[in-house]
Amino acid sequence: MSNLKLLAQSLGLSITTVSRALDGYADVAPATRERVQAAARAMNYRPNPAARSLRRRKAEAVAVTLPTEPGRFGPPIFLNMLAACGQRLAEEGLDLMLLPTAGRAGEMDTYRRVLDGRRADAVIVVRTRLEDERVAFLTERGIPFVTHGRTARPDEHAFIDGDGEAGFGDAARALAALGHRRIAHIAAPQDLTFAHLRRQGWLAALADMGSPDRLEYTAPPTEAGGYEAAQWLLRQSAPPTALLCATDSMAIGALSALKERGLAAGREIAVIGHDNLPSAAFTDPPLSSMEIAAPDVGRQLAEMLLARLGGREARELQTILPVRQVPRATHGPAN
Amino acid sequence: MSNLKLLAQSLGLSITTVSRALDGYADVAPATRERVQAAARAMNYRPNPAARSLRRRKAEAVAVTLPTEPGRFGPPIFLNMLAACGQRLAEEGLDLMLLPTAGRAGEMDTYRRVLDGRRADAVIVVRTRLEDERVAFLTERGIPFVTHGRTARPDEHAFIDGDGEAGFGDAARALAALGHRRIAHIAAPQDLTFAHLRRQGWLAALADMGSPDRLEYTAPPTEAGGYEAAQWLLRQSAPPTALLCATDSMAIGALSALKERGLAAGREIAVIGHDNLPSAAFTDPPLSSMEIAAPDVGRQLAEMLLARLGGREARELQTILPVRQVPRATHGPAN
DNA sequence: TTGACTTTCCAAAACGTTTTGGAAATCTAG
DNA sequence: CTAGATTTCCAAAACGTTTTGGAAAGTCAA
Repeated sequence: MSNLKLLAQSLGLSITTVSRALDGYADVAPATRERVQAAARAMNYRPNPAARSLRRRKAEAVAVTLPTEPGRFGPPIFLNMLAACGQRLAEEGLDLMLLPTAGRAGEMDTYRRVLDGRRADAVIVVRTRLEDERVAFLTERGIPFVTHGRTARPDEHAFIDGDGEAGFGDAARALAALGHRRIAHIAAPQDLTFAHLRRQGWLAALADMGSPDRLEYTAPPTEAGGYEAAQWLLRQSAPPTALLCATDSMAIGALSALKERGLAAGREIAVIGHDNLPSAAFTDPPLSSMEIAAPDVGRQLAEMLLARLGGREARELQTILPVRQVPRATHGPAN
Repeated sequence: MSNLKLLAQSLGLSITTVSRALDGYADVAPATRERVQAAARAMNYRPNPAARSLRRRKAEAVAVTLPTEPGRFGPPIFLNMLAACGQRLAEEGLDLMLLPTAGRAGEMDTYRRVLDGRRADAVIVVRTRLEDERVAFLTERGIPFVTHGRTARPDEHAFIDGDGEAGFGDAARALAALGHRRIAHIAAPQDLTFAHLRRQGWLAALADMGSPDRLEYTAPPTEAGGYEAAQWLLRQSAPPTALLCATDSMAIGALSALKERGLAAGREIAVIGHDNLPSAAFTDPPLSSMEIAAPDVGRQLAEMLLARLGGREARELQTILPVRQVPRATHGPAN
């Protein structure tokens, strides 16, 4: 509604001075500054973001693309994280742009469209893959970005991630300590970094215990995927006594398969997931899980992105958060 | 990178003509238009969105605020819907801005900030309440918007909604037909329109069957809420034989409470939810639910918003989608 | 052949900021 | 009292579009 010109006129000052007063430059007298600020408040002045970003050559926005696989999207946790992140960014006057894309090809198109058109100053990469062309693209262009999850060469970019490798190692060793010898892994597709690392943790623990059979099955990270995986594993000639699942969603599917076979999770076979979904506490029996031991991953992500925008080096911005076990009733001593 | 001036120079044309050629005006010769378009493609030209929206006095963006209640956010379905919506909007060159807010007060602040600053041309309102100050604010300002869910005065604005009232009426009557007489409702907070309507549907069915006791309990729309509600209902002197739950999340919590009491869902007590979450098919027993009988609510929402931006009247843009029952194993004949 | 239309193009003025490069006015030191 | 330094302000030039209000050339009818 009101702009700098109007404000300046009503104050008998130049546009320049009003602009600089509001931006807190030193070359405007304290008295004038206060006068200007009061007037701005009174007239409910807000700088026009289009004009500002045209002149400043900045979009004042951060983009995140959502690869929208038909039917299903990530855990509710995920939206939560974005919300926390966006809230912190808003405090700095940055908007969070959601860019849904259809499939991977569409995702790169969106990147080009958004970055060629300078619609965003920085990017958040989610569902990071081991070999991620998005990371390559952004690095090449020199656009500040932070990934949620690592890549195969994590030292080259800023990221925040949970230590899924340690988490799965701990869980597998805990199962071994309870007497389990046939600990199977229900894996998510291995191009996704989180899935790869969780499997690595499981493998490391198997190696520690003298590497018995490596029972595993890879499926989509959904309840249906977990169900299918559990069915397959239980059909084997020497079925596992424990199922270490890449995600809680998969674990929930696995529980359903166990029930169908008349196996009592917790007593006859162990199940452990990851994410500690709200519903994990309400499965039957309540699902043993693990989770990132930090309350505000989204906020930390925002903080890192801001640091990156402020010129901090990517190598200084690499956070691996510890994973904490959340034991419930789906695992116990082996029979 | 490249702008109109550069393009014009390389073509030996004026900026005006290039601009008009790209926008498809009639006053540029077909031959020139093609020449311009080819050059634009070759130079990978993209109009600077800041400059464009400064001049056009439009933001070319749609905002959606996410009231982020600590800890928990809506069902995964929700992100899916936003993704589908954003995808359609992107086809029209509109960005989808996610504005997370802390609590209701913060939400109105965000509205003012975004709309005073002309950061968005239109708004999507989610988690709509019966008396919704956001709707009042937007109406007063004359900003185009579509709500996801109705308000108490739905004829005054554009909305898209499922017919939860019919869905819950149908479900309750189906339960009655199976011999159930004590059909309880696990309600979500009644200021949320969807919760109110679902309860109304249940009430109407009760009235049809001669209105026996009205057993109900209101709780937050989470697993924990459903758990708490089921516990309370089962403690009553004449406990229900069926639980009609406002959401699947609540139903999952309720299932957990039943299990704890040794009640077999489906055989000894019926449970029905709403949303048909991916995990609903994998509870034990698989959860009877219902869902909106349309594949692409998000896309339809986008379409309505576009129509509204195109000048269509709000009263012509009011969609109520049918709700389809998804019977599974948590309900059956009353004993 | 001429006047009126059409077609095709363009110069210049916005849009609302930020920033550059001074210019007055005031102060300070000698 | 004066030269220089400091403080406080401002005019004007960007930023990259869109749009207005023609102008020049070409076409058509009489």
